[in-house]
Amino acid sequence: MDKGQQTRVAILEHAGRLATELGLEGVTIGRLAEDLDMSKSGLYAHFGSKEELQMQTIERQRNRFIASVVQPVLATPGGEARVRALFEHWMAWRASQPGGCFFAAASFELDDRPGPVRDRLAELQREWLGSIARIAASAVKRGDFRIDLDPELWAHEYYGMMLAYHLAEQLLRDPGAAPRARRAFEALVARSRAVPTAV
Amino acid sequence: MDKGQQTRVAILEHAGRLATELGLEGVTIGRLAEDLDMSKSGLYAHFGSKEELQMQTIERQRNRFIASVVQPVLATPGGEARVRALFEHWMAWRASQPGGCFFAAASFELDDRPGPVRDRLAELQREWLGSIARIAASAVKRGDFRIDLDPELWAHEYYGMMLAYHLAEQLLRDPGAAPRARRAFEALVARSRAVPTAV
DNA sequence: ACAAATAACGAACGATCGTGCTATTAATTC
DNA sequence: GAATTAATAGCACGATCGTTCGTTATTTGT
Repeated sequence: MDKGQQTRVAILEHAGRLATELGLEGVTIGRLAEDLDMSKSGLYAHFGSKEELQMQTIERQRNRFIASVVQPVLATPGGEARVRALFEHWMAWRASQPGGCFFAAASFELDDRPGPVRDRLAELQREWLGSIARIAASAVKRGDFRIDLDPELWAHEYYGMMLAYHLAEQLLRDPGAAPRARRAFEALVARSRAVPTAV
Repeated sequence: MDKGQQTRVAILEHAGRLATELGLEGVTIGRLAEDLDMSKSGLYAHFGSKEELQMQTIERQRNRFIASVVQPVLATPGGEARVRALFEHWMAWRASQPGGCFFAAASFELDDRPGPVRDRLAELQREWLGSIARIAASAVKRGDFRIDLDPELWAHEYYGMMLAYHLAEQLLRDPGAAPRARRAFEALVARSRAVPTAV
């Protein structure tokens, strides 16, 4: 990796971290340059526009997300085990950044500001919700979850639970947030299980 | 109401509306003044600081919320009926602003920015979660909901469902969002119900 | 080691940010 | 209707925003 790439990555990494706290719009060229001991213009030259910086910040976070959540989860055998892996890896993911999950924060921030950044975020969220649904479906197929379970509805419920947890942790700083999220998850899994068939 | 109060209210009303789309930080004095055909300084004099403007914007939205959600819901007889009123009035509330629920948007935006604004938002969210839990508890007391139902956990699940709906509607613009939210709500109510006791 | 390529800098731009002042105009009170 | 108070406008401030440009360092490939 040449010099250019490696500073670019350092910038994007820091931008991602800042964005979870200040919002994607709150990450300013001047602030980034100061934090990284660079000149504004030197930093700016890597992207050519703030929008491009935001786009690349998103792509960088996507890569991190794939590496630390998607891949490990898909490496877990399908069924309830994979559903559990989904929960555990996502919890670790959100703890890896000071402001929690990058995508949760950015999605709520930009949900009403038209443009390519919003479009990309929407695309990724759609993908992610689809992945969750497929993971639930794999548990149905395996016989772990009820045959009549609706994977899309399940994804909606699961995702909502995680968003409520985000708020309880980041805004309310509720020490009971994590345990409650675990209980909510366990309750969701429990009611999703197939009733054991008589032998 | 004298002239001062009535322009102040007009400012706060518009600030609230804008905040659901641009974020609370995105509502700028200049933008507000231009939209309302006022001078920046004239508008500014009503508040004395941007933080005070944000605080009063929050208070104004709180009043709107109490009038259009809390009061009608509490006027409904306790039990499942009140739980349903909660859902219906909240759906109407979020539809009343272009960017959806003001508090959902502001809470995610400011969850990592220390200060009195964040503190106030956290306080209101805590209150609101408490109210939801009490509404669920009223349904337990009435015998509509299971006796072993945990109202706090119920509030967490209900609130999460609403947040997932916010995202599906605002970010994804998914036409199926509202129906899915309804189905998720009905499923939540159904599994919360008391099993009918044999007579 | 040298030449070509690229990364970083410094200074400046117009715009806008929040925030002061001082005047002036409008609304309220007597 | 005059006197007083309150609301609004005008102008300017220092800071910061994203962005551009010309120049200087530094890395890279040969």
